[in-house]
Amino acid sequence: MTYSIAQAAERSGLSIDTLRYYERIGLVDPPARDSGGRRSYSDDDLGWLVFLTRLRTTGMPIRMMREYAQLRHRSAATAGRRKQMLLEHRASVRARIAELQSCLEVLDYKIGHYEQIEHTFIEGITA
Amino acid sequence: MTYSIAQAAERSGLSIDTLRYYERIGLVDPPARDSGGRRSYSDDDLGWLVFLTRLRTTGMPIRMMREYAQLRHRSAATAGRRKQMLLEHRASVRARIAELQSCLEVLDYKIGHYEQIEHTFIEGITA
DNA sequence: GGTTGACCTGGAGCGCACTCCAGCTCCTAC
DNA sequence: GTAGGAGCTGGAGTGCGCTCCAGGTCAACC
Repeated sequence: MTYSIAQAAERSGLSIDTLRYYERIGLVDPPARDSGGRRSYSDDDLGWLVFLTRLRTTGMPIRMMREYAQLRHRSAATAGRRKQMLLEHRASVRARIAELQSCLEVLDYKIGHYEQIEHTFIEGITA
Repeated sequence: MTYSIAQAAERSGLSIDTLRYYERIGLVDPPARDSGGRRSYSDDDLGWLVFLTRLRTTGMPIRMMREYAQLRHRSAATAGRRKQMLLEHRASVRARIAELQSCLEVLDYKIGHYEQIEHTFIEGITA
């Protein structure tokens, strides 16, 4: 299967502009072109795009994604390095989740506070 | 207790520049000034700053924090609105955590893939 | 009374990750 | 054969959240 840039955008969840931007900055390899010079994405291309969106969603900076992308080119020899990057990134995602969870507690506390205010208010009316 | 801007920065985890920036854009009320015209933060000011850092850490955009900050000025009457904002924000933080967790699974899968490569490589040597 | 260091102001600059634009080409359908 | 729509390129613009800077004030210490 091949995909036009519009189809690749739809399936990856990135915009057309973002796809071209990622190509410009070396995050994705230039895809094949059709007879009219238009980009033609393969399933492999799409898989990579989808994986990139996962990395992006988890807050990996573009320069790190690019580093990872470039290691991919020197295939097997860099597998250790790439694995290491993913391990470190996974640790940072876990830390981020923990951080969010601790902030959630503060939100719970604050919301509880507002509920108490409401409660007091209702008591004041019904008393 | 009162705090110089440097002390407030240290205790809130924000930079001095960020404190002044937050004041400029209306995220924090202008604190009291000492005889020399320097900012003098109260414990209340500090509590608000710390809460702001929680909102920021959880990704609340500044314009929303500002809205919340401004509702605070019209005290009790806006408690419902503020609670609503926190409820919505809590939902978005929970969604974000879920999103990160689902990306973690992808990372686990990829890392597992690299481990399999290593394993195969070692088998190839020892066989 | 001179130096130092913290703090002040208004405004400019920055890094990130896009996003948009003008002006062009190419294919398709009428 | 022409109108419309998708896609192309290089480059400029945007929004966010700071961060930095120049030039000045003020209090304290030697």
